[in-house]
Amino acid sequence: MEVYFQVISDAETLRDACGKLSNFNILGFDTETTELDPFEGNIRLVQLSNGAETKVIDLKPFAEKGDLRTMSELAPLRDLLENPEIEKVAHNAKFDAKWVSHHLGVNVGGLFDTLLASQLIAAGDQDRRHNLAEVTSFFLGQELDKTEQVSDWSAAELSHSQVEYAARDAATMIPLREKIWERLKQDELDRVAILENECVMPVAKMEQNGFYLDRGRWLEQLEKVKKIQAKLADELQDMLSAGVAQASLFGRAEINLDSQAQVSDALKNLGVPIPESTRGWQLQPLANDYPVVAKLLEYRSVAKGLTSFGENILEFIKPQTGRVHADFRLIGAPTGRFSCSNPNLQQIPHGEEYRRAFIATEGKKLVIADYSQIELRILADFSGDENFINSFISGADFHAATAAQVFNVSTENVTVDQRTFAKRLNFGVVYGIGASRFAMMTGVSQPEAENIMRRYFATYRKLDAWLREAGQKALRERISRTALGRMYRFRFDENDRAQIAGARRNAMNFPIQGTSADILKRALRLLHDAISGTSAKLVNIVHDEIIVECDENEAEQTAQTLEKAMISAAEEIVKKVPIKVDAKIADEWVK
DNA sequence: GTGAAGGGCCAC
DNA sequence: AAACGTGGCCCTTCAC
Repeated sequence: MEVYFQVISDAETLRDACGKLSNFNILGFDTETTELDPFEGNIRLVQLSNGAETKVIDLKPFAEKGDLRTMSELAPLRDLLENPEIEKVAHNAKFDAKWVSHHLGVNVGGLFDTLLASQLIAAGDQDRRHNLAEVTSFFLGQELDKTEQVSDWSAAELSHSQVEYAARDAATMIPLREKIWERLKQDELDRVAILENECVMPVAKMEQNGFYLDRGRWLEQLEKVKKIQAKLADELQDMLSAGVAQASLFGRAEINLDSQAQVSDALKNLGVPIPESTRGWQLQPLANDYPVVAKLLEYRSVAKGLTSFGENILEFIKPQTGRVHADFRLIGAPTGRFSCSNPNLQQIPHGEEYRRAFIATEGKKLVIADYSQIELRILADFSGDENFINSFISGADFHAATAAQVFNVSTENVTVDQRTFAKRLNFGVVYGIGASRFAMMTGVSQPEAENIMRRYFATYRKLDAWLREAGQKALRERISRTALGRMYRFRFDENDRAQIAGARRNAMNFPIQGTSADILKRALRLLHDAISGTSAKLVNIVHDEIIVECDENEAEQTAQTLEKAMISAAEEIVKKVPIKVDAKIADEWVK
């Protein structure tokens, strides 16, 4: 593919070029950078293309003259990028948005991301890859050479090949966008595409903001856990080696406590009837009868805390900011949930000993808000089950309220066991729980579990009907959708009962989990707009929770703004069930 | 040495 | 007969 491009390295040419480009309402947009992390490297090129003509702006000569963030020579470029009326089409737009925000001080307006669009269209097909080369090949049938992607973008003089590559990537965005929009509309994914694209900038900013992690507090906590782990390891070692023959001859036979194989063998030697797997939920029922099993589970939990959430996380603290800047993937799961890595701030243990190390900095406060039972409210709304809806309206204690209905007693007379059953079912029902798993969790017999589940679904008949229909529909139509039209395509072998059962469970879960993700993303956008111009900054999101850091004196206002954004977002979708958001102001990330 | 797979466990 | 959905990270094991 021939690309017509112009390299720009002076202010006057830049002004002319930006003037010309501003006559177009859709531009391909790309950047080339010397590193992958804006804190570590420089932005070398910004490419903008109307498809026919591509401007490759070399920022090196500008950077040599002063600060790119304030330089007046770059004002035309900043205006163009900021203008929300001019759509900027980029692949993995969050990346470019972050770099431009960090180095040029610009919040890019009107982003459209071909990566997210490609993910939406793939509808959960795990075999599809979404890098630009694959996406271009899939939608345009063109092969894109990406060899220059990792070339040296800090060179004094860029090669013709490098610049041409840079231009081509931006130019490709225009035909790609055409094809992709065609598909989005055809698949009725336009609403969810807009939702996703509107979240790119808020998430880019959140990654830039980072979350302050107090090194000292974290280490302090680790020391405590290390002592506990050492003690547990010692005790467990003793208990396990009791079943090993060599123990008496050579002292204690040390086994690797982190090796499933060795631990399994040792348990067998002790006569523990271990299940196929030694996973926690399978071992749990044995914990009462076998103290060694209880000890193992305790050890594993502590060990997990030390390894996954040990010193490693401190490596992620950026020296420039003292904060952790994790990577969020906007469509981390087919359901639309975010995923997070380096580090995964969505799986920090709930125990406050870990979370209290995440704090607001001097003079700031954290505002922490989460949806109360959002997935169950969505399920209640979808199913229209009056009884289920009523338990949200009436009960302060939702699980007690459902227990009262299911067991036909007054709320005051609900027993601890009844409430536990109701709670487990309330959580499990969203995942398509079965009687055996329910029995395992609660410790009742299988027939008893079946009996309780029958009572539950007899109480909530419409809920039962909705779940059944969701499963049937998925088998019939092979697709499922969320409230905003996010789609999942089912792939299963019709002759494989296990696959059919799996698809059915997926079909129950996808619309609920996915709609919850839709709502959170909508809230993120509303919040982003509402806090612009204030001290409030998004620092973390965990599926149904949003954490914002702001000046102390703006905390009350921010809490209200956050709560309002979250409630409004949910109320756009959930009409029959009240929405509850718990918001609090704190110094530490604790509930 | 390195990378993938399997098993396990953390979050929601 | 199978048995609860979505992720990421850590460890061990095993193949190259």
